[in-house]
Amino acid sequence: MGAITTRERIVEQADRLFYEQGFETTSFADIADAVGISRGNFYHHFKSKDAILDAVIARRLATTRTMLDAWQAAGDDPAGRVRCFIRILIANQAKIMLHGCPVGTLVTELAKLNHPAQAQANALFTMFHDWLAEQFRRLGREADATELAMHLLARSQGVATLASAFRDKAFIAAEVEDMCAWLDAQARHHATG
Amino acid sequence: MGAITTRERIVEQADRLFYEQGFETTSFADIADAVGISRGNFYHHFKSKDAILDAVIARRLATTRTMLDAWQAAGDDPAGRVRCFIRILIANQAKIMLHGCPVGTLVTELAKLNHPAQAQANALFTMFHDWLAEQFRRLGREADATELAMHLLARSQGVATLASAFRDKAFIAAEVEDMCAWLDAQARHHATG
DNA sequence: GTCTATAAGAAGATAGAC
DNA sequence: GTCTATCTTCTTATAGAC
Repeated sequence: MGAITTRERIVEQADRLFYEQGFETTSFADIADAVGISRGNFYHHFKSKDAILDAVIARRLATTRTMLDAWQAAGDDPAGRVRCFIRILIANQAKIMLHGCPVGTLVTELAKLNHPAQAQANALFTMFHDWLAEQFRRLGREADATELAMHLLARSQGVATLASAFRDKAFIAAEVEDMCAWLDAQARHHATG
Repeated sequence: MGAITTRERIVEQADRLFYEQGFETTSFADIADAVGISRGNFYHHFKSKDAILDAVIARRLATTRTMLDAWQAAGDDPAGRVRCFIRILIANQAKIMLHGCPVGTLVTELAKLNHPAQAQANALFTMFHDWLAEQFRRLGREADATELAMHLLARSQGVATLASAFRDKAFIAAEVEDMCAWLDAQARHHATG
């Protein structure tokens, strides 16, 4: 207990490399070098490259769940929680400008590969979506909570894609402001209408 | 003149396959099969895989230029032209749901590969951006034309990414409506304020 | 201009010693 | 649990005949 196993170190480094370089580009040799073990040792821990991908996605689902639960427990109102989501773009902006959104780029790559793990990766999107929809429901937007969640997810994705292409920090800041203003308008829409 | 050369057929099929499967996943064998020539014949036309990528990007830049010029010449007002852009999401929705946006997915993949052709691919984004900014300028939004262009580009990218992940036609339709409404509000913003 | 044959290297994956 | 050595397959790329 408590000691980091080799398996965990493999998943950790694979997670990072899949994000930075993409899944297909990252070879066993890359991961082995990063972890500091030999290629052969790999297959003691994972029977195939797809098995590592499964473990990476499971890890991302777990860390995402933890993050969403933390925002949920922070005691904010629903609008404040959604702002936590919007502000990931600021909190992670350095990485996003270099490698895009970890969820969006993985889902996009697996779609092109027509990879069996597509559905699993999409579950990352669904997890964010369902959490956001729940916040909008608590804001009184029961009727269109899922649409509002999709809308916000899409906007974040678009910002991440362009921020990565243009390496534009000011653009991220402006879009985050705009999304927060949109969020306030949605909350008002409930209060007044 | 007029006859389609082997070189042109290679670029055409490579363009399609890079979009459908991604650049790295597509091998010479894939392209050769699609064109109906042998692998060896390839190097008579292109000295490397990167050379094919360059030709594909050049082709996309040319077709994009042609499309934007056609919209420009169609005689619409600036807002109508921007609506042409927004509605690509509807016109190409079947392909977008399967493979995402051809520009966004290529730029994202080349960024992960840290590929030398990144700047060339980004020029596709810039071409759309500059054209959109010009339309917003004509709408009287000289002060923030580039920001509005970036905003609309980002929204389209986000819609394409999520549409591909969730294969959701109704979502595309709703977001296109929303973007058109946003566009009308921007035009009004000029007329009234 | 197109073909077959093949080189040279990297990838995922396995066998077996320690 | 970790290692070295090896296998097979796929990829880019080249050589040379037609």
